[in-house]
Amino acid sequence: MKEIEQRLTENGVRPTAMRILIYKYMAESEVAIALTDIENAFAKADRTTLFRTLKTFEQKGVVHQIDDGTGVQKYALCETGCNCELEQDLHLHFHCNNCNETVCLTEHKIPNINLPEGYVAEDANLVLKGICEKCST
Amino acid sequence: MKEIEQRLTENGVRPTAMRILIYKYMAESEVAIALTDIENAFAKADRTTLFRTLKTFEQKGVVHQIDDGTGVQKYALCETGCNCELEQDLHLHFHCNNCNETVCLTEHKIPNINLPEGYVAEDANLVLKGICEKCST
DNA sequence: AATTGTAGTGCAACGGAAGTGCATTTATTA
DNA sequence: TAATAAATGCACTTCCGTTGCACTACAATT
Repeated sequence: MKEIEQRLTENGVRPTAMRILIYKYMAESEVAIALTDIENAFAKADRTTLFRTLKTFEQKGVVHQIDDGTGVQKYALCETGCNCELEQDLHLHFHCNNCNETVCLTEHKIPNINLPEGYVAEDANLVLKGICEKCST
Repeated sequence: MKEIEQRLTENGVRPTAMRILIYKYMAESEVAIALTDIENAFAKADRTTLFRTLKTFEQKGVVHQIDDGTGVQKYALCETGCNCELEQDLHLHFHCNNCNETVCLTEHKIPNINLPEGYVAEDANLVLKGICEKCST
């Protein structure tokens, strides 16, 4: 619990009760989390608070946003020391067409692409879709 | 004009006036098109018609859908003979953070990724974001 | 040519998700 | 303790995708 507080403080996020709970919830989950998920998990809290908490987390580098193609924004905790902005830290994500869950494959970085003349890449998003480990066995 | 009719018929899409117009519109555009774009271009037509036209096109392999991370679904014509379902035909897309346009880089296929044990990939989506050719010069 | 059926189109309305403005509460610090 | 800033909650908006139902145009069949 103390570690969470510390982690948040380190990143310039004031560790309020709500934020600690949300962080904890995300830490315990192995998959990417949508706002709706948090909403369901914390029925008492207001959606706006949760929404803004996620935005704050994202801005401060506590979580990174994931666009898995479902049209719903999802989030996952950043690894300690990760620098999501930097290209070399861009890992890929796997979305399961069966259970509809999305996971980070932090070991797998996005390979370098040779772009045509004139194009400058700043960011990249790679999502593989298929059947995940849990569903394929 | 006749070519468009033929192309549609080949793909099992009845070439109605509306559909031909939409196809033509997309053929003349160099960038991926959102429903809203078509809506603006054909103010007289109903959104539903345009929506369903795109869905039909997609289903019949006339266009492919692009998720460029803006949260808006976009579409682009398939190349003749392309098989969007097949993995080897998956090209990547480039989204310009400046002009907000998205283009197909059909020459650039998505590289193969070695997934961890248990994961089976069926599909992939790779979007590079940055500054496009037009905006960088 | 008239009839029947199917595919396409238009209108209206719904629903999910992201986002904003403002009032209120809680925490910080002077 | 007063003054200030940050966090939370409520209400409401907007955008986009989507669906149900009625109507129309087209094609096939008798």
